[in-house]
Amino acid sequence: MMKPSLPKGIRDFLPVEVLKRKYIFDTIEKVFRKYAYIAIETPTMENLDTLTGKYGDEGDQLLFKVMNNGDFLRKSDAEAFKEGDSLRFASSISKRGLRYDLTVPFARYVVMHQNDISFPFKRYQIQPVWRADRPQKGRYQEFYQCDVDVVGSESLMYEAELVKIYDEVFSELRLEVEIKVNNRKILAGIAEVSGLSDHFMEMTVIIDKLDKIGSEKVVEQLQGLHISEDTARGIISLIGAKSLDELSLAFRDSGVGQAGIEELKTFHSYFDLLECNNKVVFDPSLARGLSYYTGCIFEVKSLETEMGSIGGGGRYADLTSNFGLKDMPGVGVSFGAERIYDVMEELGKFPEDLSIAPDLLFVCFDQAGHLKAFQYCAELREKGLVCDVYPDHGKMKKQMKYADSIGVKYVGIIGDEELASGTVMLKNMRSGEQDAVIIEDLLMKIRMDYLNADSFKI
RNA sequence: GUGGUUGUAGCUCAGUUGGUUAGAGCGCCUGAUUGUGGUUCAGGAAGUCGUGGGUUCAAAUCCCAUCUUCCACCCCA
Repeated sequence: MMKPSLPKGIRDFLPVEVLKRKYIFDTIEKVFRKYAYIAIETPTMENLDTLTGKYGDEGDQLLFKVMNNGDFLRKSDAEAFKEGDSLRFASSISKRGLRYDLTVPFARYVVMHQNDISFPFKRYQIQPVWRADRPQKGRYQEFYQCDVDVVGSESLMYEAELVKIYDEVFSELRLEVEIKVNNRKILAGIAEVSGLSDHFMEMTVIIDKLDKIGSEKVVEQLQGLHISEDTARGIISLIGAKSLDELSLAFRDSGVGQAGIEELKTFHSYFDLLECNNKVVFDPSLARGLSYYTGCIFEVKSLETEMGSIGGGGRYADLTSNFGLKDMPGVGVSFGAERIYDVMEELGKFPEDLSIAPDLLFVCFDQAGHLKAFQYCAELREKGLVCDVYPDHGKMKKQMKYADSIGVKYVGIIGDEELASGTVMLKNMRSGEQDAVIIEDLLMKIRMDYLNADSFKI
């Protein structure tokens, strides 16, 4: 016998966990649909060349590759094998991979189906993705992403709409968050006025760590890009700006910086018309690693717990040009469902009445009772009651113990007396009380109990 | 990918400087109770000590490798 196990970083889910996860997904999906986004799905596997080169070298390392079928060794790159070049050899025996995120497959989808969809195209997608990352807190090799994007429009109306969607979902989940907003053009402006335009990516990676490693370390690392300490400190003060006005003076010689300010002002002209429950703050230090963002960027942090970001997104000017379609701007955000789950679990924010237990379980003593229970159960199911029949008659203790362990709210006992009188001995498993109820009244009796007592909430 | 950490019964964990037959609690099964669960009592089943090597008269215990867990870094949701 083999010991059962799972590959690292991936998980099973118990019924109660599935229920909680569904609660999160359903909440998110409901809001997506309300804002007129529609669902699409893309396959688990993509061609490897669709995925490679889109996430940087690090991303390529983290792609799960699927080995070719058939006599793949014959066609493999023997030279790469001899040289011990894993990456090159792998690509010679693997032409497919598991999707790494939902955005790149979406870009591929938009290009392939451009004649079948109308723009602006508002889509959402809730599906698992896979990364061969080393697992740790809030980080798994298989996890769900919940993406909403709109492609085919440059309107900053959508930025406002997406921030509102964040606010609405997290309000619904009763999580207090801070939604950070910035614009890549602000960062480009900072790079420009600091003489770092050629090291833009490196600069953003460093300043993104500001709240993690502190300003001194950031200054130190920025100087590694061959700028003076004064310039580095200048960058710190720019990304510490609290308002757009503070930046506009600094950006008087930076066209891109000014464009960033304009975009954020336009964003606000829409966004300020909306009611929001959560804090939405301008944070010039927000960078986001993904290189395809070109305009506004967003990140959501939980205010109640120490968790990394639980959502992020932004605008990209030309996501689809990789696949041969120009001038297709888009903007989108993603919800980190796994981390949201962990945060909600930690804070005890799941609703108390999420229940996986049936309303009623029939138990009985002999075959005649069992058949009657089976019949009653079918009738009650027709009327919408979630009920079940214990599969074996006989040992009452065993049946009751099962009823208790699944948390069922009522047990219906059927024995000789009940058969003779057309009743069911209805036992309330919370209170322990029981009464003989004629079968016609059973459903009503249960419904009345439900209305009168909230004792059924777990 | 780098560094650290963890693994003993279904679960949570004890297990002394290496030394008889590896323990506990919970859970599970049986009975006290042949029409009643969640309480109590009595009894019982259950472990190749992650896996593979090595050292030793002797290894859960020491050494090496490997897998896994969790954590930090890199990066990210």
